[in-house]
Amino acid sequence: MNIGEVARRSGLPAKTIRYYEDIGLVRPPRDANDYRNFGEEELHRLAFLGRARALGFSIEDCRGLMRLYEDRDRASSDVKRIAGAHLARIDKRIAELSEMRNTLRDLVRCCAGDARPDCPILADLSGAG
Amino acid sequence: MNIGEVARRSGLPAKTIRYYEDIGLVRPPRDANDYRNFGEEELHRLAFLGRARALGFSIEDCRGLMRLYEDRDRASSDVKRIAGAHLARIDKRIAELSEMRNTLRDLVRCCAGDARPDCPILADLSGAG
DNA sequence: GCTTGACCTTCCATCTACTGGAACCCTTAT
DNA sequence: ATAAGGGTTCCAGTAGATGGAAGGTCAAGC
Repeated sequence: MNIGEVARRSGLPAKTIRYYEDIGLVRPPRDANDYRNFGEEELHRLAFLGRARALGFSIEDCRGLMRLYEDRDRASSDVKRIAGAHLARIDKRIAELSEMRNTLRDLVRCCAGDARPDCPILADLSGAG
Repeated sequence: MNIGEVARRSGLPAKTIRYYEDIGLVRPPRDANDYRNFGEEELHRLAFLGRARALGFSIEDCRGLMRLYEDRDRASSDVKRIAGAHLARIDKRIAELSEMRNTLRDLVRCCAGDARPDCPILADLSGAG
């Protein structure tokens, strides 16, 4: 299977697949013409990576998850630890963004948005209050 | 005022202040010894930038907001447009993260987290279901 | 006058996770 | 023969800093 077909079937751009090979997440063999030749197993790994990335896992997390996935002697606690830490980071990030949103929403709501220069948004940023 | 004091008073790391000068957000004059010499106005600009960044505005947004801040003939609609677009991006990002969180939370909740290899998190990532 | 330590300077590398593009090779159809 | 549509490598760039090396400056203390 050439990279184009793998890209179609995995949903990942060919560029990204090459990048994943570059950083050692997949190791497709090569044909005589230097083309990458993916099997079903590599395709499956890439799909796994795509889903993990879609859940926001970092590349290093993905590497760890993949290693665990392929380790028949894994402990589910190791998987859960990675996912739990990621969940905590997401919660933290959502909290940060929510606070930004609340502040911003109030400021935007108070701004007349007309041709006059007076603006509570700029007033807030300039340190008033 | 040297960069150290400005860093303390603005809350921004000296490195960041140098970076902001590098990309043209501030232009402190120099003393004979090449040290940056910040006045109250530069300090104020940096504090403005710090608050805008804390609200998640991009550097380019900050540049625009700063320009508007210093333009006495600005229209508040221009400010509101930048802030509104940013607010929409934040809302979108929160929605994305919330969806990740919901999925992850369910998966983590279902994972035994013990010494056994069976794991719904890996099962999901591998495409089961 | 000399050293010590806390400043300051520039410049280069690194981080995340790709993405774009140039220059070039391979295959197949016409 | 050539053109289209694959594939290849390699280099640069994105955002927003941050770390560190190598070296200049300044004030205090001996």
